[in-house]
Amino acid sequence: MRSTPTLEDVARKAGVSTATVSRCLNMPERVVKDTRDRVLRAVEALGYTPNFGARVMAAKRTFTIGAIIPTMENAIFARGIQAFQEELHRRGYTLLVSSTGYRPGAEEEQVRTLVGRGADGLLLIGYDRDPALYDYLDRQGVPALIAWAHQPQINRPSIGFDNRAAMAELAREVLARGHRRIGVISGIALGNDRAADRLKGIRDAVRAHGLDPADLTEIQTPYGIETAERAMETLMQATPRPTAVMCGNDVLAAGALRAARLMGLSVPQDVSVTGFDDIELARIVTPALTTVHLPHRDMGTKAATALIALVEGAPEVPAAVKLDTVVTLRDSLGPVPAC
Amino acid sequence: MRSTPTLEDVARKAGVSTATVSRCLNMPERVVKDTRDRVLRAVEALGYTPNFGARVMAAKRTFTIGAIIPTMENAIFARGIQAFQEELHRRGYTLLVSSTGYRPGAEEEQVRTLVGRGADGLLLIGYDRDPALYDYLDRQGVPALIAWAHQPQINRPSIGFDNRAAMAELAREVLARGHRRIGVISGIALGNDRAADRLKGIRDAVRAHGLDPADLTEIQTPYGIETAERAMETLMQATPRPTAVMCGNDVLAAGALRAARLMGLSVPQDVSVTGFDDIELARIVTPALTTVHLPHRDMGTKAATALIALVEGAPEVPAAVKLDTVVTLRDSLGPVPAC
DNA sequence: CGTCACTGTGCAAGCGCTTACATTACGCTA
DNA sequence: TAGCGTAATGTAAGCGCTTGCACAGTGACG
Repeated sequence: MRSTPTLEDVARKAGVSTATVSRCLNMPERVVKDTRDRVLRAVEALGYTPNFGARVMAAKRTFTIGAIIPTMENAIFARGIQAFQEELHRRGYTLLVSSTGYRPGAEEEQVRTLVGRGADGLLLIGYDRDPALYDYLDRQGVPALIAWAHQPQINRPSIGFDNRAAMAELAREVLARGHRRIGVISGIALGNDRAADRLKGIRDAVRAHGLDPADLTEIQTPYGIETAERAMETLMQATPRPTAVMCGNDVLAAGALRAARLMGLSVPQDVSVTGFDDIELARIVTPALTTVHLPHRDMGTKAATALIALVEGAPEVPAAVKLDTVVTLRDSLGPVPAC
Repeated sequence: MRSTPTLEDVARKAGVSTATVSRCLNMPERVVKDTRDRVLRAVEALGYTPNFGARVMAAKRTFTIGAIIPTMENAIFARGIQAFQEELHRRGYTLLVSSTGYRPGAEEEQVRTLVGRGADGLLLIGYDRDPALYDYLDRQGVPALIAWAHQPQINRPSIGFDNRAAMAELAREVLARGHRRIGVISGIALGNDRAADRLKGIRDAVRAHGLDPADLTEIQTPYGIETAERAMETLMQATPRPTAVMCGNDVLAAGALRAARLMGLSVPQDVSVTGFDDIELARIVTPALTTVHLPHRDMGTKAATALIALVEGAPEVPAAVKLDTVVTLRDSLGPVPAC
């Protein structure tokens, strides 16, 4: 198999130096039309494609963006990442993804891998991580954008939602319907600021309502339908039973709904259930989920734009961008049962 | 900003040559333990990460695998791709993903991009594509593995399911329950062999049952809950109405279920609905979906192993691997209504 | 002891590209 | 027409790593 033609082959064929060929490709305006045409014809004839590795090494740019997400399995990140990738692609960048499976420590390793691969910038989920990691990125000069969370105090470019405030708003809806015994099924909050903030949001609202957050029955569990079912069973065995169960995301809520059904409880007559994220699932389950709508695609697109700006040395760092969320009332939340 | 340490820095610190450091990292057994320890300590101390571009250029290998999938949005590919990525990671490879959004032509462009980036191998979904693309890959010497489909005749390494046979099996279950007026909501079959094969599977079973496939009412629509709802509405307006609706995948089935509910039809009493894929959704919806279970994770993992073998020049090409599917009966399929 | 076969390391030549700097060509002005 | 400034192109030095080959140590053998 004849090996791929190189810059030099093109140069020889066009009767110019490699430098000229390179310039033709990267800064066409610096080369006179006549020469340029000749070079381009040679490129065409040889079917030349620049060697990525060599270019990276010489130019110190890869046009590659890395994203490290907890998981691709459930739909929580899928939509946003898809939009992110589409926008990157449109701008000539490629996406490298990797997922941690919520394994502690995995993120750091993957950051190193991606940086080693020359990622020009990184998309990270949430703000809660070892400061040493931020230092490392700073030292390496690799810009990182925090997504899916909003925390101005961390003082890093970010784009996301105020999980705490959004969840508090949802909790107010629950309280407004008379619910006082509220169960909570949350993701593992340790090392997951989204989960932690949502939990705080619920407590905020409860406290503001003059109640004691300590009375909430909280269960933390890994994200998953099954785990949520187990948690729901536990919650429903208490006496008196909670009249509403707020879940950390829609996947957990779907599990809760399923467990309720299997236990012969009807939602929302016997117990109300709420979610968070408003993924497709939320409208499909029966009853449809009351949840918090997050503009996933919008965030993905904006994240891409912001990160590229960062990578290309935007003069001012885009500060923490907060995207609006919308409490979306559907059938799974009802008034507190009469009895 | 101190720049990243290089192989040379490590070598100096450990008091050896760069060659030795390189060997320590790539062929540890060729270096004596004492030296190796010293080198590894230096690597650790400096926080050294190999430079990707340089390595690529010198070794002609990128340890990168590209995957081009139709979409990341719905869960159809998510699970499999996640497993694929995990296994790649375990083996020291990184995944580059891009999605076509089912746009025709997008795949070819992305193949070129990924090859230009030096992907060592490619994961492609389905077998139905322009032969010129295969030629291009052959010429470039980039191995590609076809996943999610099984078609021995194409004579390319592949791993996947026999969509046609699996769907036929499911159709037999439907027929066995007395259904004769069957509606079909399929994905767009043009350029999507999975959709096309599933459609064929239904026709096969119908024909084998002594009926005329032409009597099937088929609607093709892009994948999506909403689109499926529209399709379901159309199907249900016919008189007489189909007593069963077979859908090309679970997402479409979820939409069909939802439309049925909104139209006041109960499933499976008034109409039965089936899906395909057995994604999480299938167990969450009400009623739970009768569908075809696909071993997504297993396929993802095996695909990674096979593709790496291909990339690393496995002596014999792994032929078309067929994974078993299981018709999974749940509540959405019932006997044909009495009337 | 001199040889020899190994084994473990070092040396140094690239890999294909970009880019700072040097050189040449060209069109003006004086 | 000499002299100059600018635009176009060439020269060559790396970028950080891998790897073929050379070379030094080591122990076994005759």
